[in-house]
Amino acid sequence: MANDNKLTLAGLAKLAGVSTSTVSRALNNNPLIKKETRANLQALAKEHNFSLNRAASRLRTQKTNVVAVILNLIDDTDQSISDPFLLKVVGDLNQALNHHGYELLLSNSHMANDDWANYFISSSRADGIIVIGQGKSTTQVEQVAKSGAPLVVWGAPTAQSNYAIVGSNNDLGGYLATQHLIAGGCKRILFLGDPEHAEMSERHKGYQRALKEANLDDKELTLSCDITSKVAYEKIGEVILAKGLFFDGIVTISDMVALGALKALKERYINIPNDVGIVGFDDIAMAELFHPALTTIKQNTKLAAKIMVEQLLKQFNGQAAKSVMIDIELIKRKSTRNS
Amino acid sequence: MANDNKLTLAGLAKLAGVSTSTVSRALNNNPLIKKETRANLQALAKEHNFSLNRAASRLRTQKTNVVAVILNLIDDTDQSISDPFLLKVVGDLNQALNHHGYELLLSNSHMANDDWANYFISSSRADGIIVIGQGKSTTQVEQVAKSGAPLVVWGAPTAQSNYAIVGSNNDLGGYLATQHLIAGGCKRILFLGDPEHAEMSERHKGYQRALKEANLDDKELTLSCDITSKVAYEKIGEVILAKGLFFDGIVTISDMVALGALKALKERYINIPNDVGIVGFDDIAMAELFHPALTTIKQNTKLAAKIMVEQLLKQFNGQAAKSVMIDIELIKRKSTRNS
DNA sequence: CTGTTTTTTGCAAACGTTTGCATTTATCAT
DNA sequence: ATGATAAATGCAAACGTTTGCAAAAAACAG
Repeated sequence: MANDNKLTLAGLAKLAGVSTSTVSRALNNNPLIKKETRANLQALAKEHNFSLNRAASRLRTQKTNVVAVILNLIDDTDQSISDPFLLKVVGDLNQALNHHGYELLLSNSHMANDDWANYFISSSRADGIIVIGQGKSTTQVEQVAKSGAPLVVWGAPTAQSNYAIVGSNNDLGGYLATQHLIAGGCKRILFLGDPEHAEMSERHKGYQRALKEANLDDKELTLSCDITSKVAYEKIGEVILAKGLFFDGIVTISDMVALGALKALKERYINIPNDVGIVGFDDIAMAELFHPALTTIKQNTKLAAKIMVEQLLKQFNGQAAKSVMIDIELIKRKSTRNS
Repeated sequence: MANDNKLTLAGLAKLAGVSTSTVSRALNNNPLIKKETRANLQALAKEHNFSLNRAASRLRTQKTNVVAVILNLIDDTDQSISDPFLLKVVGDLNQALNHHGYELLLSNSHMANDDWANYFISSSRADGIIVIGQGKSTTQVEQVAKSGAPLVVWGAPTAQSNYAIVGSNNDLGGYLATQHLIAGGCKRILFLGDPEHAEMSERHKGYQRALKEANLDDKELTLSCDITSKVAYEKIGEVILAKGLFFDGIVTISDMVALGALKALKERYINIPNDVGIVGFDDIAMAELFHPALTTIKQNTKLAAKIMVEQLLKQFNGQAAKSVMIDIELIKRKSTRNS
């Protein structure tokens, strides 16, 4: 009763008058223990606010039940971490992980600047790694993969790689976005984003394909731009200043970029969608609250998270994981003319 | 050489021809070990890609160097987790924690639905807890505090509590926002948000105070509304439909809510800021990209994160932590008339 | 050199679980 | 009843660190 030092398995066992093995098994719901005994011990544990020491069990079982999620930011401007899409992905991952009894250790790419596999896996901090974003250089990720650490990355699933990549059908996304603008009558469509980046490059291919099909490929207009609203805003401003309004549609690589572009256009009293149509990417929650409501390519993050976790769990079980591509969907709203 | 099972401290010690104690101390940079020996052993460890097993050291030292960050969502609509402000706070916390050698274990309030202190602290999953948001009921948080677990919460620092709360000067925020609208000529100012909620309630007080000072307190207009853009959009729509445009200014409790309101107004061709001025709260990155750029009350999340971590560390050292209030700042942009 | 102090290292006992194996207890067929 | 099988429990050895204390080695004073 007056025992104020932390209760342990052994202590609880003594209280119950059984061995530690029995308590351990009972709390882990091991059917080796009689159902009744199990129930009793679990009740006793609850009554005494006992909870297993995870450090000890992790040491013993060599399993942490933790997954490290690394935000592999392209650059660490404050902007880029503020994209709501990221939070959505992290939130969905957290839920999917919890559902399987795992917890989420959050990191960014600057942590553990040397070797992720060693830092997280060998050190027994986590059982596996999920990397969000391929970044521009893939060396760090490849190093992890080579080390054999369980790994899944969110990115362009079409990319050649020795690790599992889960991501949207970016090519189709770029294609549908462009096609939709063309159907609405756009003739000179700008691609706003950075085609150097794996995911964006796929979208750019889709964009090109749609142009070609409409015999507009001589009108290809690509404006390279970072992944933030602010840069998009500035770029559009600059380009209009330099060349006037020489386009009537924009395909962007994220809703945030679209927001920046939108602002630049509205400031010049350019009518959307009539003068310029614009399509976003992601379908973040606020996309429909932009003014005008943003037509966009929806990425199914919930499904993506589920699949990423499944692919990771596979690796825990010694099975091979594979890249998987997730369907996207064109959400038509008010920033484009409907065909 | 052909030793392919995981390298351990003992293994490394054998390789180096010293005892495990020496290696352990060397890797932890313990000055008890000769400088030269330390350097040698560290080099050897790096060479063999050795990293300490954290499960073991956590067990031994009874310290995890992990902090659990709990997103205490008011309700778990997909919306409310998508507020970029949240991600900003989490990101800043992560950085502040890393800076002190801690890692961030992310959770939401639905995880560990019973007893946070037990789940995270007694189980040795984390050394401390940071809760983001007080929610509407504070019982869960109070339970943690009562258990004596190291705890800091982000919320309204003025609230009476037995735990440390870090948060903005919400009262002043509400006051400045309202005063600014008044200075710009607004006479009938709406408060848009949920005054039931601790932080918002402070802001509401500031709003009332400013009205009173301008002898406008007979014109108090409070519109209760959830913390999401969508709900704000709908509420403003409803209220205008019902009563017409009976206000000329809005003080909102977040930029996201302001975004929703903005859209509802713009759809009715109400000019901002001339017909209605609007002030947000938070200053999320995209606030200046709204159209018109949003006047708002900036919360200094970076500083807040730093302070929260400091207050938590204090508790690790057995010192008492205290609530601290953080300065806010009015950022004037285009959604209000300047005085 | 010898005795004393200081610096550097090693021994061995924890930390709190889990689990293979042995053992006890209960169940059952004969 | 008795032996044989099945069900339930206990013993004790890990898991890989850290650290108080003892011991060895080095430095130093006389």
